[in-house]
Amino acid sequence: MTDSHQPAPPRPTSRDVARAAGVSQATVSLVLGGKWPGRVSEATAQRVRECAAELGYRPNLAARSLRLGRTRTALLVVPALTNEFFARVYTGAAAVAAEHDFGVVLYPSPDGTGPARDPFASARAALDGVIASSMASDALSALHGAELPLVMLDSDPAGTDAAAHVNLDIADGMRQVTDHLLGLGHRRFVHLASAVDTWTFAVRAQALREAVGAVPDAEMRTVRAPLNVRAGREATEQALAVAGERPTAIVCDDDILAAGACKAARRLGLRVPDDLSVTGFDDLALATAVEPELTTVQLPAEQVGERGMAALLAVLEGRPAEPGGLPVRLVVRGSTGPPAARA
Amino acid sequence: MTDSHQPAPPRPTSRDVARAAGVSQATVSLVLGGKWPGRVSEATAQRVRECAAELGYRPNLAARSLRLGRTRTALLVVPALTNEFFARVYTGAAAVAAEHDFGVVLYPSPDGTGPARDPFASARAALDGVIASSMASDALSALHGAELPLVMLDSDPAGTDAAAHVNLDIADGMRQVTDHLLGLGHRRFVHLASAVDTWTFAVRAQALREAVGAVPDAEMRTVRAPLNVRAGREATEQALAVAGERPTAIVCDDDILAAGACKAARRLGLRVPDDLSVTGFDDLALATAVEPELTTVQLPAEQVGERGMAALLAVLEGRPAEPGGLPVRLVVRGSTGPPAARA
DNA sequence: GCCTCGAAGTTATACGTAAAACCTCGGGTG
DNA sequence: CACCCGAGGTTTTACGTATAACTTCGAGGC
Repeated sequence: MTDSHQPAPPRPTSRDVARAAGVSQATVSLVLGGKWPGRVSEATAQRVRECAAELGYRPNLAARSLRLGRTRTALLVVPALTNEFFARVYTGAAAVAAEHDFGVVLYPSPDGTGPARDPFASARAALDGVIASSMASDALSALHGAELPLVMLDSDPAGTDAAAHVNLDIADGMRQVTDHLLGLGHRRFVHLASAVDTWTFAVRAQALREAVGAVPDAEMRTVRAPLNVRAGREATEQALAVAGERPTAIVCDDDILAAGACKAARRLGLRVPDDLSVTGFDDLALATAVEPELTTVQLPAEQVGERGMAALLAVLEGRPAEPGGLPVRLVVRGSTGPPAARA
Repeated sequence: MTDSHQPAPPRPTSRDVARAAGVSQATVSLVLGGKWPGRVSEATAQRVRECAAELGYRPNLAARSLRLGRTRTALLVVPALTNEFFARVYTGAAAVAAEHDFGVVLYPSPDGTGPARDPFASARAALDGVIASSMASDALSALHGAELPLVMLDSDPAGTDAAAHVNLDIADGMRQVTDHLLGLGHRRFVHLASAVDTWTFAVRAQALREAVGAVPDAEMRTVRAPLNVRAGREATEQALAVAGERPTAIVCDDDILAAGACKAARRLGLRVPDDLSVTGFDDLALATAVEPELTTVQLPAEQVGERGMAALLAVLEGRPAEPGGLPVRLVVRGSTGPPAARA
């Protein structure tokens, strides 16, 4: 409450700049717009730029949007920002957006919290395009009908009618995991899969099935769990309680599930990796926080966001989006090792 | 590439609604604005509302902002979204904002990544207010000079000239931790502190110092580390390598550091909590992913965002912001226990 | 010497909304 | 009867920008 209400020095407009430079408002707009190099003499342009800088002129975005009908704003639809992967996707997208004077506004689809508001009720009018994760399926239905350019992240390229797709080489990642474990000598696997049924997890499952199926004496069981530590632990405890030869490796759809699997192992008196190897997926911060550290697949999350935003910009300008999947990389750490000698 | 460029059915404007309802554009604005209850007959208002709904009319936000000079958009300045705490703060802020038809745009201050762009270069013109974490100190300097209402999160109430403050009862949390450990019988402590020097960490240090200082035979050493697992581990290894009686408890400024401390203990052959008790702060997802699970202080992160946004809305409307700190709660888990019997 | 032409501007307009200021008309009032 | 008044609108304007359409002027061509 120092001097709460100054007369509030009104932000300078292009007209103020024009007055200061002794030209018309249109000239200011021409100069600062940077187009039509031949329309204004370099001397005048220089003067206008100086005055603009001196006054601290910033174009009014609302007016610009109104005039142009475009807002230079994209919507990023993700399941939840508390998921580190999507926080990183946002970071990447925002970085590329900033380079092109674009803004990114988020719609984390409500996971129970908050009222079931239409995310586009207010936003739809102010967006140039949408980047959406396939994992935010509930929000995707709301997208239907919006006539906006759409870039899909990690979704079935054949499934949706998006203007562009940005995908990770998930299948390759899962193959790397399998090769690693098979190379170590593992033959009896459990696939600890995500309970949610999106493309990215379907790809994991299929790649794993194929890789294991190609080895004659290898076998695999699948259990499903929601994406949290406790569920991963409980599912693993169940899986290990099944009669028959104990599996020697658990392949998890996600680091969070892997952390749960490790906890289950410890509870059952099994050592990781001596008695049980565990692999994760994503390489979250979690992966190096637990003991032992997780062997996992590193995903270039920021790049997903960057490519997504770049693709949207391309679509908006009528250019083709850069094709091709993003490479992923197996990181071998302490949670995997050769299986114990057969009992 | 199905039918990429339809004539793009132009979004209906208030004038379209007016035409459909047989009234003037001004009437539509009056009705939909909801003010001046006496200016339009209920019958007419009803008709206008019906036509608007039928046409799917959404006011053009750019035009509204231009007219009103306000954008109904707030900037949230946080260090990094990949920090779960701030992701949750955002979630809370966005939820409250949505209830009031406000938007939240993020400025995660650059931690090395991305160009050193002025975050307000484009945004400043389009913001009604700012909510800033004290941990985003680099971005705060950029705020200086912006004549915007400012709400500070977890910052020294006396230090900044913000319009409102939203603070957690950090000191109380640290006292709960100390009481817990002292009650278990611990007397020799290490404070594993954050290397960054912000208010929230200063409060932790002081509360801890006071609580330990009040017990005659208690002693404490302090070591500092950046907020990541490896640094926490290394700092702990160093602290435990010091000659003299080994400390029996490590109080960490953050769960991430606590995870590092646990790893250090394991490397040195110490069991947690038998040989060494470890406490965290924040109650991140991490806390229940590691083994043993961390005794830590649960912070209502979403509420920080909610209160922050509510405070900003209050300031914008000239109302006083709700005062008072947000309570925090000690959660006792497996990483703390009584110290081993004296050797 | 007249016409054209390009360079370097200017003037004018539209974007969609909110709201101030203005109309219109029927009924009560002095 | 002249007057005002309020209910229920309408007309008009301003917000700040981008750009289409127009002006002006000196140089050059024939």
